[in-house]
Amino acid sequence: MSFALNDLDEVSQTLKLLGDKTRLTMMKLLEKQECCVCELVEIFKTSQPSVSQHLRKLKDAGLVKENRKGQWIFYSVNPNCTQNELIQKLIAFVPSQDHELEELDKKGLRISCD
Amino acid sequence: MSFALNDLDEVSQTLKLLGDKTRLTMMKLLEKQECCVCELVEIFKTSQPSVSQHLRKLKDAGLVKENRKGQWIFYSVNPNCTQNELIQKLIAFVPSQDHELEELDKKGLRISCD
DNA sequence: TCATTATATAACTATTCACTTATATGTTCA
DNA sequence: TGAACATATAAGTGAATAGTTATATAATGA
Repeated sequence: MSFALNDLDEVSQTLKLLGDKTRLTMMKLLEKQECCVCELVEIFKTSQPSVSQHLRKLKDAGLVKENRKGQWIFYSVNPNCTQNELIQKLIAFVPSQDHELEELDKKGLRISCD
Repeated sequence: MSFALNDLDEVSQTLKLLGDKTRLTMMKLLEKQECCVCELVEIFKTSQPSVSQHLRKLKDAGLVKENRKGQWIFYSVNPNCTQNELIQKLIAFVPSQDHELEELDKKGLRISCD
């Protein structure tokens, strides 16, 4: 769930959320395409609960949406987020994470449900 | 002093710094014009050490610069900051703080050294 | 020089935060 | 139905953070 905030609170809350390297990188990745939790665990070299907890914060703030496909849950940037304009501008300053996805492909760890 | 960081670290550090409502508002104010510590204490209705500590963080990151005038030290946004482009874009999303400065004027608490 | 004013710093405290481990929930498939 | 896999949640822990109080430093002016 997300809460109604005034502009100042909303902006500072968004910056606080994205002032974490993991979440900021996640947004850059998930802007380009959806990823499931286990892919993010591999990319960030961290535990599954850690990834889930970051995703929950992003989801509670309305920044990402989830899309279950069978046993996997794919996350992606929510284009209807009220903060979308700000977020687009922020993410533009984050270095591309394409290499991370290529790495996943190479290792054969990319999950596909198509 | 400010430290050399890669792009990702630099961006996330900046967002973390400005993910605080007080510091974010300070940047909005100090972008328009310089303010001294005692003015900011009045505006933010908080203690002098609290204001000084926020300013120090902003200064350590290179986001603001100081300018002593007699017993007062005036702070303003540092236009030579390496993160300047990002910061300009962020600040544009913060509501105007002009009313705060007008309030100061009304109360006769504006410090002027001209 | 001394009192006053402005600011910085230090030490402490309460809260927040990210991460870990353990466990629960949900889905698939044999 | 039950084992295996994917994800979420709960509880605990240590580090970071913002604020407080107390004190130090610095500038002014009588």
